[in-house]
Amino acid sequence: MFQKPSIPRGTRDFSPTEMLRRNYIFDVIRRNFSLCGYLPIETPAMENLSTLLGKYGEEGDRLIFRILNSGNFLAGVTPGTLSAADSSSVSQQISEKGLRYDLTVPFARYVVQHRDEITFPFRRYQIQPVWRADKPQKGRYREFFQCDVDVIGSDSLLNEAELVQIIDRVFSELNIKIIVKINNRKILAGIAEMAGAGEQITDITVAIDKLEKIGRDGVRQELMQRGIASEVIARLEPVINLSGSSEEKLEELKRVMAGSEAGLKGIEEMEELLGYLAMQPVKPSVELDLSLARGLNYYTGTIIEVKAADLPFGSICGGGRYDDLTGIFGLPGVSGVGVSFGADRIYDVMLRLNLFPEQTGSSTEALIINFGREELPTLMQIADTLREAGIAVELYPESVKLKKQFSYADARMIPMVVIAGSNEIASGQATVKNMKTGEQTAVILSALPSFIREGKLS
RNA sequence: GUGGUUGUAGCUCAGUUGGUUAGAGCGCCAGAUUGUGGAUCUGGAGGUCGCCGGUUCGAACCCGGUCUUCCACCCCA
Repeated sequence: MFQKPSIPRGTRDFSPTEMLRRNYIFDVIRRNFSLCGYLPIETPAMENLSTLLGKYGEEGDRLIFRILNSGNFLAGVTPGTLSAADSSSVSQQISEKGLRYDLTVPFARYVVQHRDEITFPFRRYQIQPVWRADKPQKGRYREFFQCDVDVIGSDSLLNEAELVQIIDRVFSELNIKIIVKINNRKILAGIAEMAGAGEQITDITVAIDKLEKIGRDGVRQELMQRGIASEVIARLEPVINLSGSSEEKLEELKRVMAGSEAGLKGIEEMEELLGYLAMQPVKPSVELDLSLARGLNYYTGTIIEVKAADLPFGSICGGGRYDDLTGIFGLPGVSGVGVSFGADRIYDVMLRLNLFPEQTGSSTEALIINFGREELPTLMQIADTLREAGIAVELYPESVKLKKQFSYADARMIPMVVIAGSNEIASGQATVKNMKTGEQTAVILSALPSFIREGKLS
């Protein structure tokens, strides 16, 4: 007896139907990326821990999968730490590699390492899996794909505007209604500064990021728990709770933040970005949301988050500007901005909303019935001709009874069946059956490719 | 990482206070129909009751552990 095989928690197999649908998502995303001139790269699944650690905050470090050193990984462990059961020191000594946690940090590493080959501003996209040792839930996996687009080496806010445009195009092509929220870390810094707690910006942003989820009172409690003085909270609240259009919020903010250099800079950037967005022929609707903070602590300017309008599902796309991510790897002064599409969540949203086009269920366009040895040369000839014409066909591999071959076509959702037995072959024809309508037509062999192609369209 | 939750046929789920051979629907296979799928009818196959251990004369059912699912916190795509 074998034990039933299984896969690690939070990982998944993708079967053909799922893959065809996933590829449909990837194709839309990839096409829109390259439409704006972004170039593809890939980086290794594993990175040195020195590259990964310290970039995502304390929580992020905990969620990085670590890879045990090869060979006798205990050889270098000092006996003291082992007997003290000090897991953090031991792990430093037995593991020096980890699975990548996102695509942005490996990209920054890549840019630094390849700076000689790169022409700036560098626009790249990257579609690869990432791994997080999180506890899985619905829409939250331990292995999932991110689709990143970034521009590095350009301060222009035109890049932000273009990314919003890409977001808009991708999701409208996928038929997902979205809410795009933007904010700016400099504005958040300004708010913290004006409230008299510039040092505690991280605690403040993490707390106000939860506004939508836990409400005003919840945020107040969260701030107190994080040790923010009550007079600071009192000054924060009116700002966080600003309402009205993005423009109105910005006007109000200007007044409040007259004394904060960072804050004013943030407002200026936001106004510039909104101005660019208004210039776009197709105007994406974005909303300035002062409660949007985002956890990753390398963001320094614009931050963007996208949610599905029809489903509460967490964010399906997010990103922002990072002014000095490459600085950590020894290349300071290079600013970048990018967003990441969460393919797996997009898939889940589309599945729930029933948004996948029907044809993503199958890829074969025609099945050729196998009649046996006599007819085989002709059937193989037909298959070859159709494939030359760019039509995806299968020749059933065994000459079993027709019922079985037709059921196969039915189960596989193959739209056309080519029937060429001795009768048809004798007259230089084949019978083509449309599986949807049940209609059968006799077609001269030479006309077969065009007939099937037309049938595909109808 | 903390707390909770779920697990019975390929799928969706029944399963009485622990009591003999664990059921249904759908799907699958075969036949009715030896050149025709989706409808109908007939028959059939398919289950270590997630896994390991314990309690018991006896466990799908009770207890412990473990894995998995989902939920909340945390965080995030």
